[in-house]
Amino acid sequence: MAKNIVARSKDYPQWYLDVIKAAELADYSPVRGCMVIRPHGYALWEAIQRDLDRRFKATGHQNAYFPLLIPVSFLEKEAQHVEGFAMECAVVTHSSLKKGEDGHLQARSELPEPFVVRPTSETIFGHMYAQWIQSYRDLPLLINQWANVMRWEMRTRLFLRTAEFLWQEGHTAHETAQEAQEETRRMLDVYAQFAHQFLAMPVVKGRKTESEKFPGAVTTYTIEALMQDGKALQAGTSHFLGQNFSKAFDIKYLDRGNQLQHCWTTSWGVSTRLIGGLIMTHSDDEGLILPPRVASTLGAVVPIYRSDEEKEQVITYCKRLLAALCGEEHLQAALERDKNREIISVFTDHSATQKIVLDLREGRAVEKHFHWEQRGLPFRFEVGPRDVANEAFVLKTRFDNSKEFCKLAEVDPQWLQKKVQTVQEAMYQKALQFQRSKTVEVESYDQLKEAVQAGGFVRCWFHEDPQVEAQIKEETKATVRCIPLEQPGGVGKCIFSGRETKEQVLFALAY
RNA sequence: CGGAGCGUAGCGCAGCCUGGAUAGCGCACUUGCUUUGGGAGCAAGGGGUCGCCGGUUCAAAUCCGGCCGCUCCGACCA
Repeated sequence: MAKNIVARSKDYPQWYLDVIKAAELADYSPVRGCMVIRPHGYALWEAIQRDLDRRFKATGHQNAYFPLLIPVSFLEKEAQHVEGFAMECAVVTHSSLKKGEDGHLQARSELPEPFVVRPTSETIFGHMYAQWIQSYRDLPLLINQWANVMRWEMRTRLFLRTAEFLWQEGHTAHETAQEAQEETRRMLDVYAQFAHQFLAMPVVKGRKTESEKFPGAVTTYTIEALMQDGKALQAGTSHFLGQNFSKAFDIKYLDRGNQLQHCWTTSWGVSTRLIGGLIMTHSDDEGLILPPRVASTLGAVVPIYRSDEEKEQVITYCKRLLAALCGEEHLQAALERDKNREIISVFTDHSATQKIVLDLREGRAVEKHFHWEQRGLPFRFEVGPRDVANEAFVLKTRFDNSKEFCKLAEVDPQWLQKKVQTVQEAMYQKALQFQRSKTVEVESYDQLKEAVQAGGFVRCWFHEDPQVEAQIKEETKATVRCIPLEQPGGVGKCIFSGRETKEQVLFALAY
């Protein structure tokens, strides 16, 4: 049992915070609601960026960067949008500082028009798109930006809800509604595949109800994940914005028939919240567990020895193991670069995205085991005198705590990649099985109430109605997470109104 | 913003009610020795304007007033 991490069964929210702290992913900052993402946590974001960015490029998007500050007047232009975000905007009203009579610095000159710190960038993208788009030849315009945004939340939780967070936001403009809708669905698929293949996180693709959709959107699609405590997490959204923003910002083009038309636009995003989802999907009472594709540090080699003589033999052997895993070239580069360090980082590839560390710190091997375990490294290579004698080592796999006795002779980079692939897939299957086991179907409101309290996704026939949703939320705290894209077909009776409906929805308690 | 609680070393806490000596304990950290295949032991050491401002008093971590901050529960939310 980890002594610095409370058990999930005892206090799940505290467990979540303990895992983050033990793994050194993030820390509270002196600024209300804002976190510091520490190197080991930021490495997760970098990995997410790397993989997603590749997928965005592969689907024809380009990156750009827009300003952090947005004129307040921009927000006013789309009625629903301003209503949705007004309460959580941070506002910049002054420039420059002066020393006040009390000796403290204070704001000096008031701005002619205040700015908001972007809560999202539809408005400023809209403003620029109106200038860039003249003709159907300029379409589609497919731009993404990696940025920070700020939403002045009442209550915050590390990664899941912070006042400032990192995300990407794609903003696209199209000739036709159909093209824009296809784009919206395409990016939803990109997110779902990314969650599956990279984060090993199963998600349900679906559409948001009217009351849950993005302010200003015609349709909002979502990927919903299920956390170990049975609560749902919205892990990514993709919005079909119709012509709402193109009309608000005058994004017009001349079509092929020389007629002036408003564009059809989309936006889509995922945030550092994914890291929270990653933690709550895979980790256990011993701490963080990372899927191998996400882990910047794939594994740690921990030498075990008693005497100085053993130490020298074991460490020499560890280096042979590292050469086999990562290649002699990478080992030599690491030994040279880190020669004055206690931890040697050997990259497994030329782009230096993943590494295996050799832990040469003084101290007991068992403490090193816990150290790397809590940080979620997928693999640990234990090498002691017995292993040196046998030309072998012990491979510990983090996610299932399995122990395998391996021979040095069988190890090469392909062997490692195969381990990565196997574990990655096994972690997805485990999470998928969990999600399925926690998804139930109910046929009455009473059953819904009971099922929702037990945790998990609750599937049922439902006739969409904002008032009913509000009442159910009031009575059960559960919300419609989504109307899944996969439907059984046919019709059923709404569990609340008894009306005939074609749609099933997923209810759940949510983060 | 409503309800509750808490601010004492990096973290977790005791001390406060009933004012008084050098402010204490555990973890963590530093050094040395012994240990080392699942959270070791001994020894020495470093680290505090007791959240801030004011008041009462010979004397305040302790009593009184005000302010600030944080956490939890609600409303809001990627």
